[in-house]
Amino acid sequence: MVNFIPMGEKMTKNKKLLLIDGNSVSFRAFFAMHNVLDKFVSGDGIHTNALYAFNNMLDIILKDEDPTHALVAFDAGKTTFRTEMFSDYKGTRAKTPPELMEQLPLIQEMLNLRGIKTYQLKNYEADDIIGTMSRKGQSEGMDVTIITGDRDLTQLTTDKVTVRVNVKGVTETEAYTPEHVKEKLGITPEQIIDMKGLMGDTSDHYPGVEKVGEKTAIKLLNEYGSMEGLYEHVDEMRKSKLKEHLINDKDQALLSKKLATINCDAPVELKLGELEYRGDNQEQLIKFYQRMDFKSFLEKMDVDTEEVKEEMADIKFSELNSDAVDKIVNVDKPQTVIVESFGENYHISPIIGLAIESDKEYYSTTDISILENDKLKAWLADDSKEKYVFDNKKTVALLNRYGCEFAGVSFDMLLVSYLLDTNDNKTDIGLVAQNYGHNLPNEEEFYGKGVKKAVPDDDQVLMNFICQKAHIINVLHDTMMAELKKNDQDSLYDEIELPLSNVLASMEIKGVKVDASRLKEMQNDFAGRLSDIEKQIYEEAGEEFNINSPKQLGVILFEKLKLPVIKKTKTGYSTAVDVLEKLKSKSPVVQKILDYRQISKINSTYAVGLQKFIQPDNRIHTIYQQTLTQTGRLSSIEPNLQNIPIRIDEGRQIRKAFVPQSEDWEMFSADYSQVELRVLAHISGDENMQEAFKEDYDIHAHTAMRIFGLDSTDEVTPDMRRKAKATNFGIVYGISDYGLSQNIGITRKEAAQFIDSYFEQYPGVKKYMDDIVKFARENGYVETIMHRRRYLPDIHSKNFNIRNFAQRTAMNTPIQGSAADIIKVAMINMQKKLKEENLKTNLLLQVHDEMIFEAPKSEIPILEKLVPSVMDSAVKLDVPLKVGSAHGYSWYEAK
DNA sequence: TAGTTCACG
DNA sequence: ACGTACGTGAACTAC
Repeated sequence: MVNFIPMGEKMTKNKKLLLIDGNSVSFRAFFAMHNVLDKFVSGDGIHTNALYAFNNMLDIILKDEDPTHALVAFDAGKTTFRTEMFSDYKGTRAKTPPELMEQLPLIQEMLNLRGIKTYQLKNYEADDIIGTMSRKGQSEGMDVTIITGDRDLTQLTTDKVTVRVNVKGVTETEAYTPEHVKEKLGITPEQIIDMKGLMGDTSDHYPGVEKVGEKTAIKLLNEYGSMEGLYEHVDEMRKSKLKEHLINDKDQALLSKKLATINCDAPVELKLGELEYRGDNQEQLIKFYQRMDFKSFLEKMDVDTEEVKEEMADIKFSELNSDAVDKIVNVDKPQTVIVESFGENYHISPIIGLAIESDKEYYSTTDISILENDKLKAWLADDSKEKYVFDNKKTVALLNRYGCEFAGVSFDMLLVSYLLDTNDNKTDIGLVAQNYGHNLPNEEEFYGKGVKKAVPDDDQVLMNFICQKAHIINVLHDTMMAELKKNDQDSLYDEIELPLSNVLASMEIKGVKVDASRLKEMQNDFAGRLSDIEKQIYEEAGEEFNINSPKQLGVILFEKLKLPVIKKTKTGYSTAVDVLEKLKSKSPVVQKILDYRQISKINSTYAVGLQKFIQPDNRIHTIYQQTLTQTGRLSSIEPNLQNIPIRIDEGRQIRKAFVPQSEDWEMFSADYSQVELRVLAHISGDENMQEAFKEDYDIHAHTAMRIFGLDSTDEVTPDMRRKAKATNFGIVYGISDYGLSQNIGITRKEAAQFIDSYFEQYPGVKKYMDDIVKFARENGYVETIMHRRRYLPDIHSKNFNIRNFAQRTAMNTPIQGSAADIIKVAMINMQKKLKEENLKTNLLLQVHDEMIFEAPKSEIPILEKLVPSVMDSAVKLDVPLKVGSAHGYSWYEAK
C-alpha cells in the first residue's frame, strides 16, 4: 500500500509547543534530590540539587519531544484571583523551603541560557499561563506537551494536548491523553474539575463535599455528567447521608470547582513567535555550569575546561614492579590500594589487576605475581601504613586468597558512602563517583553486561580504569570524611562499620562446615515424599499440572474445584499460605498442596540449593552485604545463611548439616532476647515498658495484663498472650489497625481498640511514635542510637499510601537499626576478646540478633560466660540486655 | 525481568 | 477515601 502525502505537509515538520510548570517541577526536583541536598552546593554556597534535577529532566524532555517552541511558566506570588475568591486557598501549604527558594532565580537563569523563555503573570498561577498558551498553540495547529508534577493539569488534555506528569522524581513521566485519563479515572478531562470540586483538595486547602472522595465523585459524574447536572437532579436522589452532604455543601462544591478550573483566558501578553526554542547559549551556559560546579553537564557539552580535563584524562601510571614497591613502602602518607577482581563472587573470582597511588604517583599491573614480593606483602599487612580503599572487606578477602594479609585501612569509600546515604545502590565505585558529579564508568559500563561482559583485551585500558578508581578515592576523601563528621557519624564509622568490615571478612574467609552427605540424604528423602504427594494431588485434582505454578494451581482450585476466591493478586488468584489455610476445610487437596509447597521449598532452596555452595574445603563462604539494607542490618548472599529454617522441625533438620570443623568441637550460639522491644523501651523512655524489662517480666504476658486490664499475669490466657505478642510486634513495625487485625484474626475495630489501650498503657511509646514522625518531616531523615541515618523523602509525599509507608518506616528504622548497631558492636568486641583470651573459637555467622560460633569442647564453659557478658555490655541502655546461649554437635542442637 | 511465594529476624 | 504491617534473599513460572 502506498501512502500519498502531499508535498507541503511532508516538508514542514509540525510545530511542537512544550509548556513546563516551573514551580511544580522545581518542587518535585528539589524533593527528588532532597537526600543529596548537602552534596549539591555551588562554590558560592548555594544549594543546586533542584537545579541539577531540573536540568536533567530538561535534557530528557528536549530529546524526547524535540519542540520548536517552549515556555516555562512560574507562579508570580501568593495572591491570585483564586485567593480573592477564597482567602484560604492554599492556606495550609507549607512555605517553600529556603534551600529551594534560593534556587528558583537560578532555575530561571539557566532556562534562559538553554534558550527557553520563562514567564510569570501577576494574579495568576503557572497553571493558568500554561492553560492559556496551550489553547493558543492548539488553535494554531501545534502539538502541545505539558510537563508538570501536578495531576490536576490533566484537565487540559485534548487530542492535540498531552500532559506528562512526573512520577517518582522528575526524570520519569506518565503521559496523559484524553484516552489515558478515561482509562485511569473513568471520566473525561473536562470532568476533572467537577471531580475536584466534589472531593476538594487537601494540599490546595479547599473543601469539597463532606465524605466524598475520588471514588464517590467519579461514580456521581458517571451518573450525572457534571456537577451542574448532579445538582439539577439532586432532589430526585433517594434519602441518604450522601444526599444530605451534597445539599449542605453545594456552595462549597461550586466554589471549589471554580478554584480547580484552570483559566485558559488569562491576559498573557505573549505571542507564540516569542516562544521559539533557540537551543543552548553555549558560551554563557558553560560559565553558568562552572559557577554551579556541574561537572557532568560540562562533560556532556564536550567542553575542554581544565578541570574536566584533569579528571577525564588518562592517568599517567607506571608499572607496579619491585622498584615501585621500594618507593611505596617508604612513603609515610596514606596510599590508595585497588585490588581488581572479575566475577560475581569474590571468594572464587580471580584478581585481574592491582593499582596503588603513592604520593601522587600511580602504579599499576596486571601481573599478579607481584603479590609474592615480600616487601609489598609486609607493607600490605602493616597496620601502621595508612591506606584508602573502596570495599575493605572484599579487598581483605581477595588478598587473603593470594596469601596476603591486609591492614591499615582508614578510609573505605564504600562504607562512608553507605553511611552518608543508604538510599541509592552504592556497591559500585563508578556509581558513587557519578553521584558526586565525577565521571567514572561503573562496572557495567566498563566490562559490559550479559554475554558481552568481559575483561578488556588491552591491559593498558584496564590499568587506566583501576588507576582512575584510585584517583577518585583520593579526590573524594576529604569531602566525604567532612560530611561524615558534619553528620556526627564519624564514630559510627571509625568504631563500628570499619572495624566490623574486618570481622566480617574473617567470618566469610573462615566459612562454615556443611555436611554435604547429610544434605544429599535429605534431598533423597524429600524427593520420595514429594512424588508421593504429587500423585495424590493429581488424583484428587483429576489431572496432572505444575503444582509450583500459582497460575495453574489457581485454575485447578478456583475454576475446576470451584473453591471460593479469598484474595486476588495483580495477575490472578492468590494461592498464598493464608489463603490456603482458609480453604483447608473445603477440600482435602489443599492440605496436600500446603505440604507439597513446604517440602518443595526446603528441598530446592536448602537441601539442593546449599550443596552448590559447598567449596572444596567442605565449607560454605557466604558474603555479608554490609552496605545494602536501609536500616543498618547485614544481609547474606550466595548463599543466604540468615534464613536457614527453624520454625518448622521438618526444615529445621537442615541445621543438622551445619557442623563444627572437627570432632571434638561444637557449635555454640548466643542470641539477644527481645532486643528490638528493649531498644524501644530505651529510646521511647516509656516507664511502664522499662519497668517490665528491669524486673525481667515475661514482656508479652505483661503487655497482655496491661491491655486487657487484668490485675496479675496469672490471669493471662495463652490466647491473650499471643495477641499481646502480635501487638508488640506491630508496634515495632509502625502499627496500623488493619495490619494487626489481619495478623491475629480479629476485626479492624477490635484491633483499633487494642492499639488504643496499648498506647494508654505505654504513653511514652505513643509519644515516641508521634515525635519520630515529626522529626522525619522536619529533618528529612531518622537516626539510630549510633547516628546511623535513613533519609525518608517520601514523608512529604502527596500520596496517602507512600506517605504512610514512610511514616511507618520512620517509626521502625530507629528500632531495627539501633538493634543492628548493638550486635555490630558486640561482634567487634567479641572478636577482640577471643583474640585477647587466646581462644581457638571462631565466630562464623550472624543472624540479626544472634551469633554462631564453632568452638573446641574445652572452650564451651568459657564461652557460656564470656559471650553473654560481651553481648549484654555492648552498649549501655536504660534497660538491661538479656542474652541466651546454647551449644551442641550441630547448629540444630545449638538452640 | 517481573511477579509470586516463602524461608529467616 | 485510600489499602497496609518492618527488614531481607532465592526459587520458580511465565511474559
